[in-house]
Amino acid sequence: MATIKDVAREASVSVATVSRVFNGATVVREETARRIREVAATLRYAPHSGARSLITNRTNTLGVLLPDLYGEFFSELIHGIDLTARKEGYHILVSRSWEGRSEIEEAMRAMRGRVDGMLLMSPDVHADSMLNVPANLPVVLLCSPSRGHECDSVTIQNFQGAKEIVAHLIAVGHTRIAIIKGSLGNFDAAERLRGYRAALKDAGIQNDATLERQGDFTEKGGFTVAGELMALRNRPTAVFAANDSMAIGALSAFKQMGVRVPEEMAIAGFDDIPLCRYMDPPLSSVRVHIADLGARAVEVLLHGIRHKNDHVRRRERMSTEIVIRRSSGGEPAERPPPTLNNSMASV
Amino acid sequence: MATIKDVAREASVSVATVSRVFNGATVVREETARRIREVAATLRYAPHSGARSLITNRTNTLGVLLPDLYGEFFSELIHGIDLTARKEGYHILVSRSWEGRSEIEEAMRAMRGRVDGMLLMSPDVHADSMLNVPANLPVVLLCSPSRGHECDSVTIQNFQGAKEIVAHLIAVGHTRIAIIKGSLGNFDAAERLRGYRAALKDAGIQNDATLERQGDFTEKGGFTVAGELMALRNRPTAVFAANDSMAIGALSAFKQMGVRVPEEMAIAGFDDIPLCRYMDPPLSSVRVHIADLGARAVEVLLHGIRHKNDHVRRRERMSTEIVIRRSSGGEPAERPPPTLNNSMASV
DNA sequence: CGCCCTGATGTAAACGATTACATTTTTGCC
DNA sequence: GGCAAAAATGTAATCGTTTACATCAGGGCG
Repeated sequence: MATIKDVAREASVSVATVSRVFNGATVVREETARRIREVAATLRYAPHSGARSLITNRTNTLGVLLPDLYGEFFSELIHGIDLTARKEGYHILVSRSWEGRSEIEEAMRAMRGRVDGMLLMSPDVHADSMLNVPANLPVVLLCSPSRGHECDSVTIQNFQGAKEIVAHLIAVGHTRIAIIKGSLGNFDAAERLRGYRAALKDAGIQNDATLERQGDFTEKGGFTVAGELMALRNRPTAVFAANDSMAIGALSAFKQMGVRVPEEMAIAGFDDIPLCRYMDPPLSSVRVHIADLGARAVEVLLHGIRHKNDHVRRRERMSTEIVIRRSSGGEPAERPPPTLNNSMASV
Repeated sequence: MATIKDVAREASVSVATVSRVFNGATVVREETARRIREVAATLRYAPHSGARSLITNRTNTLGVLLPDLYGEFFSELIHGIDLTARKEGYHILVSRSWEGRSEIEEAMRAMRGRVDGMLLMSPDVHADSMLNVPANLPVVLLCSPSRGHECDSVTIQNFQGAKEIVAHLIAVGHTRIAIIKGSLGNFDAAERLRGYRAALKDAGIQNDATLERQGDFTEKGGFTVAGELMALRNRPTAVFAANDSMAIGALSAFKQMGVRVPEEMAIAGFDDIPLCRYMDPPLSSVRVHIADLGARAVEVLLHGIRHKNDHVRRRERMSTEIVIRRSSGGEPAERPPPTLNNSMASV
């Protein structure tokens, strides 16, 4: 593969001149520049980004470390991240770290020298310290518990969103409202539970521990818990699932058991994934602007990168909004619009 | 940020020894190694991957260049790619190239020196030559037209899948079958059209040009075309949409126009995205093992990387299978299973 | 004791670029 | 034409590693 030296030799100039052509190139004579460009083209030369970033100390790449890559949430998140990063001239290096702090640390070390900063999402509370990551590397935490003020972070308004949707269920007349909780140890899950409790408390409704059921953010989990709820002597009349997958699972279960939704059982979820509006009945949920979340995280990170010295720690919280559809017995709002999934453009 | 030299100095050894500890480390005395590791830990040293790959000429990273990142298809594709890459010790550098050959070339040049090979998906036929990419960089084309035998490629059996699903429509009694075509110039779209025509021909059905309608792979497009079809004097009784998004759009339109599906109009799509089984009626489609597609592409690419010299060009085609649900008037098969979306584990 | 061998460690040259600084060429002006 | 300033180009150090090769310290042995 051709290097800058090859180009220099062929064009009878020094490497410095070639380098200048491929960068600012203001001081190079037009004729020389043209000749160099021609030679570069015939040699199929492309600058070696690795070598370049070694000396410039900039990679123009952001590391993105997520707990998973699959599903609507991450799809949209990555989309938002990429859009913003690209607009600012950055590439993204995506990786997935399964469980555990050591995994994360290892992944972060592997990123050393490849990225200018990192976006890190590790929603499990116990992955709490990142002592051994290379110092001095800007990091933004996504949807993660706030660990003091070591890092910037961007999260969503879990508490507020959950509280509002539960308040809605109360407003349409329910008092026995169950919750299907998210995974144990998950930050978002804990916050949504807090929101649920706060809404009940605000309405003066007594907390009933038997209505707080452990879920795991999966559809299957929601399905199972729905069964448990129907087995209770004193059944709830509404259920709030900490995410849409579980709400969908619960809906399947209720249908299968012949429980009419929302007449006998109201349901609401969280995230407002596209599927919600296609369910029968369409699912009430809490809308999260996931792509914006990613975009905002990139912005914060870039600020950290560009102003390393005088960058004050940020802790942002993306707003949510509740979306009422038939499953909660609210007004039968929007119909599935003819256009929706506007960028599934290929295949 | 600490470098290998800092560690060497602090541990009173040479950089070579430190380097050895972080690599094979067989010939280093145990006591020395331990001391070096301690120093490295306190200094929070992590090897600079960029510098390392400059000299080793290996980055352990695969470039992934896709036309988009949003939607189920890409989500699953990236998932499959990441899974396999990671298993083999590779990271992935994801990027998105909008339209146009120059965009792609620019993106590929930017990858020079950052990746050991590239996965490239550019389903638009006209992006046909990649003359100016850095020579010698292994590339695998995904779902792209075969350009001679310059590159390895992995595609899906568009032709076969489309042919089978249309044959199914014929088998259940339809003879006037419309197609909503995919985007103009798109490789997958062209292949699916070929499959549609082949199925008709095999059944001895006369090709009717008014039943071949141009779509664009979007839900909205499907919605529009469905309206056009109903406006025909001689309406079809079934419609094959070249992807599920369009099928869903068409379904919405038919419902809105009061056309009963499948009694008055049968529908089938392509891709079998998860939404299909949730539609009312559930949508027949052609199942594509997208994650496997990504996985296989990585395998082919890694082979190309590891056996640069004696690597023969490969051209693989992932199989598809038709999935019959109610929308096509076939047997009312599977119900939405309680578990489905098994890895939407977080949020 | 001197020799060779072995195993541990050090030295220094790459890798492919950027860039401060030095040097050469061109240009403008008298 | 000659000279200074400006413009163009070259030289060489540098970024943080790896690794071939050199060196060095001991140990075994004749």
